[in-house]
Amino acid sequence: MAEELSKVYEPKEIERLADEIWLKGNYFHTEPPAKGGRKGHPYTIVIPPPNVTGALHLGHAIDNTIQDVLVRFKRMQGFNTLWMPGTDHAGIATQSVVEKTLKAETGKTRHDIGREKLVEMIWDWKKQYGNKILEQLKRIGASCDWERTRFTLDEMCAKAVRYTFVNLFKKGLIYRGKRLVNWDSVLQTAVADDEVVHKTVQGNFWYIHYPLVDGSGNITVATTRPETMLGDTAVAVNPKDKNAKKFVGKMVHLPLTGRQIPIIADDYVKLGEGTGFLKVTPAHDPNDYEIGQRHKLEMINILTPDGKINENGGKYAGLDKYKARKTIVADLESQGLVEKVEPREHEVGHSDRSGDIIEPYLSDQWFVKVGPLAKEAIKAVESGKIKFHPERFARTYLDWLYGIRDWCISRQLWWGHRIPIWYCETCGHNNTGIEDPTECEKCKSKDLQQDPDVLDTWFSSALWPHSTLGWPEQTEELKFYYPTNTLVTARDIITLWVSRMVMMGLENMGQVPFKDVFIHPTILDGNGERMSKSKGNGIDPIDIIDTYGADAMRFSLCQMTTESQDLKLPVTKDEQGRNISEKFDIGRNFCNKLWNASRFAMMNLEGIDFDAFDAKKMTITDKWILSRLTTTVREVTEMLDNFGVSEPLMAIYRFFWNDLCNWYLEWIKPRLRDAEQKQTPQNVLAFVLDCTLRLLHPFVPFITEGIFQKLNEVVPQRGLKGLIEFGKTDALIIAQWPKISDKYFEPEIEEKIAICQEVVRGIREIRNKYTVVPNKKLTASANASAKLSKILNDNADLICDRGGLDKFSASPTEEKPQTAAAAIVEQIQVFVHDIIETGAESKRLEKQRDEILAGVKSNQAKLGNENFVKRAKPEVVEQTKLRLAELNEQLAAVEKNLAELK
RNA sequence: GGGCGGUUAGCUCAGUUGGCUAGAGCGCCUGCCUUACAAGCAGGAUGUCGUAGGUUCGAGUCCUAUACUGCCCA
Repeated sequence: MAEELSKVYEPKEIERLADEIWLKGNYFHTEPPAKGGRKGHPYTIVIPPPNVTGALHLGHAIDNTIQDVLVRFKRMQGFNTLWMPGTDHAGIATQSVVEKTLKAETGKTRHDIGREKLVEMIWDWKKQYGNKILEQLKRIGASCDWERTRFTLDEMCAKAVRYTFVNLFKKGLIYRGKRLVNWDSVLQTAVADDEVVHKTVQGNFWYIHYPLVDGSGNITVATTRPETMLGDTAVAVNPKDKNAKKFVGKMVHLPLTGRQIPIIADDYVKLGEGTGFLKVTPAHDPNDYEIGQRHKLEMINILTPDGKINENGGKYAGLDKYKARKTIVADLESQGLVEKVEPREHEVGHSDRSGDIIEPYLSDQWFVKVGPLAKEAIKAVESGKIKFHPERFARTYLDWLYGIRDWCISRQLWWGHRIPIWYCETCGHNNTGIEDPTECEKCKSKDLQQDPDVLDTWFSSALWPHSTLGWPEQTEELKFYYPTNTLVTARDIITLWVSRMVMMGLENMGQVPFKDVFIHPTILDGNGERMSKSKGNGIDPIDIIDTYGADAMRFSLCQMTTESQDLKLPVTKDEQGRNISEKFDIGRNFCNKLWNASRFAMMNLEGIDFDAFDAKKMTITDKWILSRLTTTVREVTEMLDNFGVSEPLMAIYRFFWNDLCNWYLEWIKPRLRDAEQKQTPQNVLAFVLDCTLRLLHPFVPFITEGIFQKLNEVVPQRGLKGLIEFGKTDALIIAQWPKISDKYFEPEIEEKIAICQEVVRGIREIRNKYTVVPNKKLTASANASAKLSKILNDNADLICDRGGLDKFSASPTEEKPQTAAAAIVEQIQVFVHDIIETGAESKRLEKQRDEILAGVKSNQAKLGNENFVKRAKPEVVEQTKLRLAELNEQLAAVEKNLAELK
């Protein structure tokens, strides 16, 4: 059996084996009880659908690893667990990828080939590349129910979108209006506020004279966008501005246009900024738009959809906006109307998609009136129906919803859910319906024209938690798995997606879409910058998996997932020039250790007999490891229930590495070699390893499944007969989550072992200081109280074993032999015989004396402070006194030993 | 401009309601290829807890200000 396990952990082979077992058992798939699925409570997670065009990066890796940890944990706990996978059609992103390819390959634009052809091309593209990301998810071990994989544009989701639109429209919550939108003139579509990134750019501030109509002179406006003057319909001043307010009511000539516009008073103009005169262009600036609304100003649109000056720009018509700026400034200068030009940094909105400057643009768009929806969504979080973890992110969510504006949902794209509105060419009525209308519901005309636009992608992803389960049909899945339990995502998605899912879930289902929102850290590179393709600092998780193994990657990511911090991963290049990071060493090292500990176990479990186990034969070390395991199981379960990721993993790490490998495995080695004794440690070892694998499985599923399978071959029945049994299971993925009664937690045994370990550490320190070769046996003795001496003598074999001793004994009257080195460990003096070297020994002891002295002084200072004794909690004062007494005792021991050296 | 974070060992991070000499992993130093594991074992060194005030018997932890840094929103 043992030789089947290789000496070094080889992830590739184990990953293949585990995959095969999971696939064969179809363990990721689940059905609601009404369709024959497992009874019990549901546990549901819907995947944040990755963009079909995107490549998986470490951000996905951490997001999905955390989801998989939760899903596997709950599955083992016996929940009917569904993890719903899928992808998002990502309107603009996908369409622009295909458009770019089209342009590069044929030089054609979408308008050259037409709507139908383009959409067909995008579907082909999606079929070819859209599954790539799902394949990548499988490699990191995501235990999604792949049979249910959804796509935001598939039939099921489309139906949900249609129902939602029609319902909202009939309720009056969807309307069409002429509004300023963020216009991307490259992609020629409106984009949502959150698709606009603000960047600080270096520009100019032009001071331009507008001559007063009455001939009394000029006023001066300052602007970063001089070309927009063509659309000015007023100049505003602050009503409190002493110098400027006298101009209110006068008219000015708008240069280059021949138009005259009024000077008006509005609070929006800030006092003491610029010239005090603000040019107002309602059709091209959001603030000016507001002013225009207040003063009922004319709105003059001066741009074409592709970013050129339109017919309202007179002789400038046809120039693109950059060319227009140059020409206009030149013309103004030639008329002597430019006072000065100052360089100025200012914020400019750029399209997240095309990178082009966003133009505020007046156009017909569809909006969702979000007020009523937002109100419910706010209530859901404020009432505690939905909880954020960490809690502070609830504020991000609430602040955004409190300040929410109507949501522009139309996009001038061809890839997406087409807006289900048909305009009647005869009477102008807007028709909609679940079925495509064939005639106008008002005038019965058959001359209908569907709106060419599509819906914002977020409109369909907002429905994701219920649309994927079949809504609006009342499917068994919807009834059982909705509301889902946990949503796992990064904090930049809170406003974009989380808030919208809550609004739509409440609207369509009357219930929140999920109960807990888990916000995880964002992965940054070593310089604290976000990873991105364009910066070239991104790490492909597949490269990490190839280098370290999937489990190692998962372990490392989980280990780093703490509450407060983003993850900084210093990036290095491997020989092949790929981006990797040595931060994954910890995971690889851990997997290797787990592998070898298991290998050791298998090599020593020969002849194990479940029925031969006799609880009465358990030694102190058996009981100790069981006690430590009990605590670990309890802690890990609690921490996972409270959305801890790093904490539970590190708790297992410490148990496994420090307790099990460093101490227990070493202590049982002699017993395993003894046929008389071996059954007890064999059964305990097999059981503890089994439990450790169970605890680790959510984090490192492949390697634990692989080892579990071997263990099933070597030791089909594991457990402590008559005490604890979990029954036999074919696969770890569906094995029962361990549960151990608190009666196996034995603090007094843990205390005894801790004392022995301290003594061993003291001995080892001396061995190291005197560079005693490892295999040389020494003799040691100890002076300790009667109570401590008993503990030490009872466990002398354990101390000898780990301390490399042939003999050890303790008593209250033990004297230090002349030739012994002394270690003062708590209230125990340990004497290691026959290795003394006076000089080194004095140095050692003096150093320890200084350390103890520092402690004595600090505690004395506290107790010397009257206020401390008077005001601190009594138990704290008591503790301090106790500590001081202990330290004084240690000090005396050290000094005694020092004195004897002289 | 508003909001939310971060600043603790060379690096990446923990540090519960204020209370033993502030911890972990990696890296570093010393000694070991000891029949599970050198991706390992045993031991060791390393901190003005960003800065300045304040509250308190006591502050990495609470309050105020400030610097630097990241993100979100306008």
